[in-house]
Amino acid sequence: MSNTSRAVYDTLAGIGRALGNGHRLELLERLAQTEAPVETLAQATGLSLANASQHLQHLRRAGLVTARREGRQMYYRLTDERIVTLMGLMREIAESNLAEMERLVGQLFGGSDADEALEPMSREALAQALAQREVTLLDVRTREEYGAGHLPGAINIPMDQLEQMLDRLPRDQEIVAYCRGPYCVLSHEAVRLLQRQGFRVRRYEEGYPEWKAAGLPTD
Amino acid sequence: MSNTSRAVYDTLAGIGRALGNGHRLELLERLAQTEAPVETLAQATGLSLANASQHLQHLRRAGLVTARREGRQMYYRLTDERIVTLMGLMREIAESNLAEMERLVGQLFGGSDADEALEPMSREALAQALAQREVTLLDVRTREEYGAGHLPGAINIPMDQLEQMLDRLPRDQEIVAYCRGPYCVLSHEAVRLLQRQGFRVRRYEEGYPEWKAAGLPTD
DNA sequence: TCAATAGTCAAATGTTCAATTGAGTATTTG
DNA sequence: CAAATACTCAATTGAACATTTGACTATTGA
Repeated sequence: MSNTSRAVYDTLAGIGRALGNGHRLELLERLAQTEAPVETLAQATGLSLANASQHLQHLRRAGLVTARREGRQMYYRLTDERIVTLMGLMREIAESNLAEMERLVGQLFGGSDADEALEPMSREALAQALAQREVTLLDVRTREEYGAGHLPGAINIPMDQLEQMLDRLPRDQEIVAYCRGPYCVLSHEAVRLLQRQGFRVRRYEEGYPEWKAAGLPTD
Repeated sequence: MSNTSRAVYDTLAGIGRALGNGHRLELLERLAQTEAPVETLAQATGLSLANASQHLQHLRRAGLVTARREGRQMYYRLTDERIVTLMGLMREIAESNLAEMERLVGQLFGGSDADEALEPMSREALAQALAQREVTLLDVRTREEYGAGHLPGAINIPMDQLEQMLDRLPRDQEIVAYCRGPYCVLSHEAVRLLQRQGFRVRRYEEGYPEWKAAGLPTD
């Protein structure tokens, strides 16, 4: 092994280290929705401001995010769409090879009843159903996240308002709910709520960032 | 953020940490060629036996490799083909976003002269050229690596014997050389040597593990 | 059964990392 | 220009990592 190739692996390992912390993964997932200033990110992840700032700079040194000043705020954003794909692959590998992961995901989503009965929808199936206008898409993220980009034609009803706005949803067509990504629980909650109310509803198994990273159209 | 979802991110981060060390990345790359016992891996990477063993166990805890005893040797192997894809993605992201990476890769391969003149061949282009029998494939890895799997129809001439065995290569067809992966220098050296000798020769830009991980046929 | 081989484990060392605290900086607003 | 906002930076503390060394364990072969 030459000295240079050692240096190549070390540089590459820098990316690994950046991905080697749960808080940083959360920050990346949040950034996959849309760029955001430090304070917003700190709140979203429950980190102190200084700590969030330092994690973000760690990510910046690894080349995964960039920062841009706007007034007195620093907006951070992912440098590369492929980072979403990268995290998705890590997830797939973890889910198929770590028993621990299976247990946790079960615990996160298993919560209750029949919502397992209906298979979640894959990206491909959803793309096809959308093309044929067979389903109504429901985005249960916040208004801001929706505003920054969403699947084509999706209706936005943030999860905490869903119960009050059931009249905006069709009863004669299947509804597909989605949120931030595979570990976001909002769409699970939405499905449970809507099923109780008698709607025909399923989940899209990923989320907005994965859809976008796959190169599919967004609004 | 729920407690469980925090635990999910931490578990995922375990994979990141495992990828967060240059020596471990080297071990993974070596394992992408074929399974191997600890001592072989230690030699290939220049690590002490104990140190290699500990890195391997780190990888095992992260679910990236598994071990199997055979006599007095422990054979380690990748648990999942997708790990090759994961490392490939890290590489792509690093190359497009880190100036440092560009510099190092240039230094690793730029070495000399005209070998840049000919574009390396992409996986797709190579697959097509093979299907049409337009090229002769040359595998310059060791006999063992070749024996554990290689691209369909490839001739094996380890790099250190290439100069003595030029008569086994055709002068009337383009040759495509490949080795262990994108950072392996053997195929670069092969191309340089063969070009000096008047052969028509190019590189396949990745290597055996990437070809295999992409689901393409191997021998 | 004894020696040799191939690896793992435990302890010890120096290094890097994560989080907190408090001070410092850039930008806007009154 | 002064105060407020939104960060960033430096210093500190305890935890986790990487490496070496030497002891320990499992398997084989004489």
